[in-house]
Amino acid sequence: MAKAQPSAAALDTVDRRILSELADNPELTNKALATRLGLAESTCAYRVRALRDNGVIVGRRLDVDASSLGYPLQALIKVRLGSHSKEHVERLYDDLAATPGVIQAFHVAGADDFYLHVAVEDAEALRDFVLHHVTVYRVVRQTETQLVFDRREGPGVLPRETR
Amino acid sequence: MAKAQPSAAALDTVDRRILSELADNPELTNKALATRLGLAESTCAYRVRALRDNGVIVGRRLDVDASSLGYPLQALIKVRLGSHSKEHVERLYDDLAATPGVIQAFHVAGADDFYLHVAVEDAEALRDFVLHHVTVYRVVRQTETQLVFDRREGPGVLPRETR
DNA sequence: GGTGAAACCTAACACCG
DNA sequence: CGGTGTTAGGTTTCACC
Repeated sequence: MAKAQPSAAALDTVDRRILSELADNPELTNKALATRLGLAESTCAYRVRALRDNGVIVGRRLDVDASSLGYPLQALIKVRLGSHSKEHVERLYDDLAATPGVIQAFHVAGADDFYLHVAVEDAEALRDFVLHHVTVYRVVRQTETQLVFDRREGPGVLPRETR
Repeated sequence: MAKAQPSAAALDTVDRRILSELADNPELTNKALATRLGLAESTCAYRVRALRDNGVIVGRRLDVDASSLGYPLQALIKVRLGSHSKEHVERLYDDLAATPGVIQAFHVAGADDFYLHVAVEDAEALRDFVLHHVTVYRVVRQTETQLVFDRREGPGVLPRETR
C-alpha cells in the first residue's frame, strides 16, 4: 500500500468524473475521455497527468485470465505465524508476495497473519505450493487453504457515475 | 472469474513474452513492445489483439490509490452464511460485490463464505460498513473483520522475464 | 504467419483567450 | 486555468513475402 501523501490535493468534481470514467473503461483515449466530459483534450490530459503526479492514479495493470494460461484453480491461503521480530515478518512477507503463482498478498492485523491469493494448475499443485512454498518456513505455524469459486472486482471507492 | 474457454489456443513463446512484458509494464506502447521483442509493429499488434480475442488478456484496470481519495483504511471482512439455496447465495454475493467501498469480493469453498476487501474512511466507517451493508442481510450468520496493513501484487502466473 | 510503408489517428507542447 | 493549433509519434491497414 503506497504510503499516501497526507490526503494530497483535494479532488474536484471533474477529477472524480475522470476517475469514474477511467475506472469504468481504462482503455479510453484521452480524446474520447475529453469528449465525454466536455473538456478540451489538452485540459483533460493535464488533469489526468496531475492525478498521476499526485499519486491518485498509480498506473494501470494488465488483467490476464489465469485459466487460459493453464492455472484454472485459485485459492486463498491463510498463513498464521508465531510472534516474531518485525524484520522476520517483513522478510517472509516479501518472499511470499514474490513467489510465482501468488496473485496478491495481504498482511493483516491480528495474529500476524497473511493471506495469499494464488492461482495453480490443479489440486496437486496447490498442495505442493503450500508444502514447498509456505510451510517450509519455520516461522509459519499454521495454514488454512480455501478454494476460490469466484473473484469479483467491486466498485471500490469510486461510486459508479451518477448521471 | 471468467469461465475460460477450455484452455483456448496454446500460447507460444512470443505470446508468453508479450504477456510478461505487458505484465511488467502495462503502459508500453505497441511500438515499444514490438521493438523489445524484435517484432514488426504490425505483427506485435496482431498478436496482442489475438490474445485479447482469445480471452487471455481480459483488459486493463486502473490502479487508484484509495488513500488519496480519503479511504485510507482497508480491511478484509470474512462473511459466513448459513446454508442456503444457490440463488440466495449468488444474489447476496452479487449485492455485496457491488457495494460501494468493496474493492474485490471472493466466494470461497467451505461453509459458504465470502471475503470482502474493502476500503473505508476510518474505523467508524468500517463498523458502519459491516453493520449496514453486511450484517443487515438475514442470511449472514457471522462476520470477522481484519485490518489490512499492506496489500501487494504478486508475480501471478507470469514468471518474470528470464532473459 | 510475418513484414514494411502509407494513411489515419492521438498526444505533447507552446501559445493564446 | 481552459482552449486551440502544430508537430511529433503511435496505430492500423493492406499488398506482399
